[in-house]
Amino acid sequence: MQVEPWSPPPVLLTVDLVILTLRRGRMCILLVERGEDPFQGRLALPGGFLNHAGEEILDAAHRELSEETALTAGWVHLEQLATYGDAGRDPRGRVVSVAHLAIAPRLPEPVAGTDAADAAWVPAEAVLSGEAELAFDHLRIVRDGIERARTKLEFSALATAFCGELFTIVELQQVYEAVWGTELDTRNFYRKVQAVKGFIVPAGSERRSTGGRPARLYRAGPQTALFPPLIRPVPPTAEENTREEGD
Amino acid sequence: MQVEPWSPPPVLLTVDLVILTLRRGRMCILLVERGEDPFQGRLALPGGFLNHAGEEILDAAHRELSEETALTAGWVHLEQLATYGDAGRDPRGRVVSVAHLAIAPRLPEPVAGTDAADAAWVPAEAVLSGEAELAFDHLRIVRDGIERARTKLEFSALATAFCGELFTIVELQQVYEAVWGTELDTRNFYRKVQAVKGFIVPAGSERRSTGGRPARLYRAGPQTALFPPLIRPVPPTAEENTREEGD
DNA sequence: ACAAAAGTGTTAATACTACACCCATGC
DNA sequence: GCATGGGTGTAGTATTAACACTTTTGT
Repeated sequence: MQVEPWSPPPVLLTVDLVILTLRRGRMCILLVERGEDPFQGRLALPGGFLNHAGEEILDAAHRELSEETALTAGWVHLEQLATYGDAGRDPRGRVVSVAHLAIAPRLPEPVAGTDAADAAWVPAEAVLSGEAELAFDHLRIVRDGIERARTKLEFSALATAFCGELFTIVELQQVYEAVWGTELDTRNFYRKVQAVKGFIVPAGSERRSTGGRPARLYRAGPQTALFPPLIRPVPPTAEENTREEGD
Repeated sequence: MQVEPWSPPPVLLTVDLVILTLRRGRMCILLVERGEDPFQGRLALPGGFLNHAGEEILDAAHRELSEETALTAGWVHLEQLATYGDAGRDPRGRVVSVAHLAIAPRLPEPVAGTDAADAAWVPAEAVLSGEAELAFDHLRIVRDGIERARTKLEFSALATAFCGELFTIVELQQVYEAVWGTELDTRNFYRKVQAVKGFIVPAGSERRSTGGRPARLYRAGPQTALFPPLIRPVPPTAEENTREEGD
């Protein structure tokens, strides 16, 4: 049927970043205010087009990450999340975005005056609840990214990416509590993480705090897969609650 | 720095498919023999370019799936896997592929004479071990796809996608055994899957086999997330074995 | 009756939760 | 000493794995 030479339709490729960090015990996400159309003035994920035809996708993600956060690469976790290419998602034409998930230890206030007109850490909760209206299909990407982070905390050592090089077990617990939005028992958490071989390794020294026994310091271990996993507690559902009464 | 109007570099977008099914108790993957350069004659994943600039990515994946398998869509699971865009992966230029994972009940022999010069079900094990040399970076995509399938079997109801509309519990178990490459205890598996509410629901009737007690038939239930999950057994490592002797 | 496949009961080991309790430091 | 936060012990409970056992069919 296709006789004359046919060439496939080209598309424009962007990378978008869901950058998560912890600030004052809450999980926050970096959003920028768009300086130009479309969606001028709206909040959006950091990101942009490939620089040149030969640029690797992962390199482009790293580039956007350092442009936005002035981050010394190496201490940041970066992985591909998913690809979003709905035909109508960008009014400029067929733009396909490869979204990435980045996790970093507490970062400085965003650097205004660079590429992004304005950048800010926004509590993840506020974004998920719809308080902030995002450009494009970025709300969906944020939802997928946060869900990915929550799940990976259960089965991988991703939580250490939220901490600096050295951290205490309680600090690690606060990561889990902030990302999951739950409270955990300090004592049980303490033993669970130590039961997973290679998750965290003692760093020898201790950290003094505002009074109280000093905490031992740890650093991330070689293990990336957690076994046994740290299962996220499920808030009891209404059905389960009514069960006991009914019987 | 960028004064004159700049336009982002366009790329070509393809979809590739990792199609898995069960044949004679083994997990197999559909591969086609490439009829043209590059990699003419090599085995590759089914896939192709977008048809036109407005075609949705998921639609393109569905189109390639039905071209290759003559599948009555609806009884097949299809999800996005990941995006592969290394600059050097395709000698024709900058080609970015959005890979998808498809799971289907036992399919008929592949239909030759259509788009693909030749298509065949190849045991997944043979591909993973490197017996078959694949074109492009398709081996990596296959590895990622199979790993995704193995993991999703633990936490989602994906296994039912390998079965027809009606199936017995033992048939479901054979899916797990084939995909994971392990053996499971029939009796414990029986109760585990029934303990997950909404995973499988009784279909009422029974199936007669070649002698022995008839098995009850089930169909896939509404639940997509499995709780509690069916954890994949880990073959004991050498370290764990030497531990007992050494101490 | 016997073989084969489906389905049930039981038990020992394991893992998890909740909480009492002890330890080390600053003030 | 005592408040504060770090770390340990333990008992009751839920899950799990292993396997003996019963049920229902075809031949």
